[in-house]
Amino acid sequence: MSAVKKSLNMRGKSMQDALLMLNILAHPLRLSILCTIIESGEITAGDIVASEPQASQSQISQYLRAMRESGILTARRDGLFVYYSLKDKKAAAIMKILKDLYC
Amino acid sequence: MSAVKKSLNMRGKSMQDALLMLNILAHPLRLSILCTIIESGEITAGDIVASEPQASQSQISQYLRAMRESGILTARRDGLFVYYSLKDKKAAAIMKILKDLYC
DNA sequence: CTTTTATATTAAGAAAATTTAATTTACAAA
DNA sequence: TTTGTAAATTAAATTTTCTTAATATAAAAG
Repeated sequence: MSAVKKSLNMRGKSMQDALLMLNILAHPLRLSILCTIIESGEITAGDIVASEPQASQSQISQYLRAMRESGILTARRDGLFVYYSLKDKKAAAIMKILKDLYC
Repeated sequence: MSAVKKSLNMRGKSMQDALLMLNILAHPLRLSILCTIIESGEITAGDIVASEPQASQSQISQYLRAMRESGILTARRDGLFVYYSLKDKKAAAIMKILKDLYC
């Protein structure tokens, strides 16, 4: 047994990782974009924009980048189009439990 | 079958409920307070303050109130002390999966 | 009634996130 | 090489959230 308490809590680096994820999910547009991507499997940026009539192309592009840079999404370009899909399985797991709890 | 598409997604009121929860969890102090309360079962406001050396009493009290008003926590007073505990089982379920995923 | 301890409230300033508008880059086709 | 479409970038304005400091309330004890 080490001198450091081995607790089952969320402090330290693991908490920071969880917070990063929570902060991304905790926004209506980002959460909705994630729903759309999960439902589609893979979808172009333009189709995401089309699915969010109230949001601007700029805002969506900014959030797609943020989610890509944080490792939640991946993107591949095919000609003019950029296809987004989910990369982080932890995001999928959290989205699933949110659906189970709230839907 | 109604004309409205019956989808398995997160839109509408259910999404708003989930967002309310996510917004509360998405802050290091609030998340840490919730961890402490879950670990303790029931704990006084003062002991929560003592467990957060970097946070002020005022800030903790404000967040306790916000979490109580949003239905996540309950509180009971016994003399000078106010005991907090978890009320919303959805919060517990989300905290559990966060621990499973990130710890 | 005064003091002490625990907790809550309020308001203002500081910091961070969100939103919007304008512009730019990337690629393909004519 | 110009044009059109898709997507990304930048910067400023706006809004929201967080933090701090000061004060107030609630309850018990002396």
